[in-house]
Amino acid sequence: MTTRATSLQVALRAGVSQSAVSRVFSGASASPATAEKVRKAAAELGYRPNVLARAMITGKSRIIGLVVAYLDNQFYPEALERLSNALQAEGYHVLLFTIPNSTDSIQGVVQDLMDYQVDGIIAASVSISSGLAEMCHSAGIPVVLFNRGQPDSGLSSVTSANIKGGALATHALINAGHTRIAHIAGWQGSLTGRDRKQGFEDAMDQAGLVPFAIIDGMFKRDIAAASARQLMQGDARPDAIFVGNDHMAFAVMDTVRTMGFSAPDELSIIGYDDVPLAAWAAYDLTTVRQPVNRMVEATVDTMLALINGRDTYSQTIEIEGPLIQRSSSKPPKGQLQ
Amino acid sequence: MTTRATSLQVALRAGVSQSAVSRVFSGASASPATAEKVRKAAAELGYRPNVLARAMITGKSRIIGLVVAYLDNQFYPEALERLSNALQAEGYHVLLFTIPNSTDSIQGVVQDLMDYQVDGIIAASVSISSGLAEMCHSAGIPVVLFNRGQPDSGLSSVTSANIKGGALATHALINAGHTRIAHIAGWQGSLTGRDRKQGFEDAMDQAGLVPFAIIDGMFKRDIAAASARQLMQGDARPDAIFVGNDHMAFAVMDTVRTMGFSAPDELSIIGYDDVPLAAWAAYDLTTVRQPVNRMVEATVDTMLALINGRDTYSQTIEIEGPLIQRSSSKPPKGQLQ
DNA sequence: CTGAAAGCGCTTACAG
DNA sequence: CTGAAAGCGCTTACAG
Repeated sequence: MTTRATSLQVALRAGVSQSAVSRVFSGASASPATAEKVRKAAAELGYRPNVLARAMITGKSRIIGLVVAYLDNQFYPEALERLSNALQAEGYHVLLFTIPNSTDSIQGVVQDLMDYQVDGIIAASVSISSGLAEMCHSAGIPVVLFNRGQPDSGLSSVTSANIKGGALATHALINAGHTRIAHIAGWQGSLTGRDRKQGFEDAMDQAGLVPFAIIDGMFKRDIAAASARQLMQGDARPDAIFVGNDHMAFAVMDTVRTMGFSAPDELSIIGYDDVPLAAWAAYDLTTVRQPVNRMVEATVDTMLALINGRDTYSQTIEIEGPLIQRSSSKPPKGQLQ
Repeated sequence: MTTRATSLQVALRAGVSQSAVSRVFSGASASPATAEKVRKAAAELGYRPNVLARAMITGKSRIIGLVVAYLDNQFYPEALERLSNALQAEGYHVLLFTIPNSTDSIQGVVQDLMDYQVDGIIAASVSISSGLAEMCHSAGIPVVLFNRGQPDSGLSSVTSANIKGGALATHALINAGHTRIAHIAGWQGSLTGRDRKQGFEDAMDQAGLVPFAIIDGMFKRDIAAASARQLMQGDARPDAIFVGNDHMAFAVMDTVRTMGFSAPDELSIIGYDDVPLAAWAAYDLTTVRQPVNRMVEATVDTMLALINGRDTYSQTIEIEGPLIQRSSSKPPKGQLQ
């Protein structure tokens, strides 16, 4: 077990000062001749700067804390992968924290993150208490919320245009001729869940329709399944359900099929997210696309701007996505299928 | 933006030396009186030790590098979440690296990891070249391979008992009365893929059967789908397919259903992994379970033993999992369904 | 451009 | 048990 070479060893071998070695590796000015000698010696010794030492001095760890819940929802692994790749491309690294799909426990996580001197925190579908937000703010650690806004928190956020998206899905159902439309909503404790429901209600209102039912599905499979069962078991049934995200919509489809109903003949179903699974033949789910790549880009851009002090105020970015019409819901009337 | 308090500031306020503060927070001996004064001052100042500074001195960053590919395969998000939780519970943190689903590029990742002085590396289904393995070894950084063995690499690994598992699936197909059994294999460049195929061949052999066909599905959806299409389009068709993992099996089911075949009547399908999706009604896939929780436990245990110098030699751990009989394949003959 | 020196925030022998 | 001091591996003014 050989121990890592240090800048001093490189300096000795290159016949220059330790400062010179540091300058070459930190991108400061150095003459071509010095740089050459240093690089040669470094290569021979397999030298690489100790990132931790550098971080301690500069105060920049180049680590971004990524807090994520809901990893069983296919939307997040994809987002995580893209976020991680985008950050790596910018020379940042990701310290990952997974938290039980709940609301608390984020407190300790943020403490840990701060202990590691992270340059920023990205929280995916996780709420930050105002106390924590204040803590991060006063510590100068920028926070960007991904896929979950928090009004009045002073935190930047990147989401899809959830109200519009909810309306988009609902209009599609209305245009297909449905009138008894139910909504199994996303968790009403989250703005994302509330906004999509808002879009649903607006669209129904505008069409002069009354919601068949609105149930909080909590973004959970089992609750969504139970809700679907409840909706479909009586005599008075909805003829369409807009579900707050794809993850729950799959559970709804599984449930109603098991009950003997077929989509879209007896029931149209529309989800939200357009995760890869939505396109698979087993579901072929009509859904509102969340443009993950653009959301990730916006998140990383916002984070970098915050870190580099280009933006000082918080940004609330909403990105629109299209409805993807598939076979789980009837197509708009008058349109050939 | 207030700057973090340092141990010196705490010392001043507590009326003790900076060393005393350090001792209290690093768990070294200190008198109750001193400890009390220090804790009080620290609390007032919101002091927390700078982990980076500590890491630099102790040489222990308490960071584990986690390298992962294939995040679109539902097995990995789940493993990632459990791994991350288990490591967090042990006081370690996870630096995440996602790599394009390929074989190279891992080189640079390991370099980055070493720059951050990680205490260990867990690589999930990623191959480490012998050169890299040597590098990690000589740097004293333990490596544990998750869900992918590498014979003769000197690296520890935790996998399921893939040969047995492959045989288990194949026996189930044979016992159900199938004779024209094909195998869409996992990537033959990986030991996991080869072992499962080995189990398939052994079981066929033992039953005096000849494989209908063996195709390398590369662990990829599109290749698995194309393979299934090819297998099913002629007149001579298999009556059962053992697929190298669930992720590919879903693609196979989607494909054959789209072609008009129904499982298990016209074709039995068995996968490998038992990801959550396998239990969903849309697939209800018979599969060999990989006990993720036990694999994660073994991985973390192995890693900790390596870090703490308890184990010096590499371990190759294989964990057996049961066959989970569902409706995508016919049940064993003579057994009531 | 370059070297000597101070210092980042800690841990850890070393004396007392 | 406790303080003064050295040192971890770097970066960064400061002179030259």
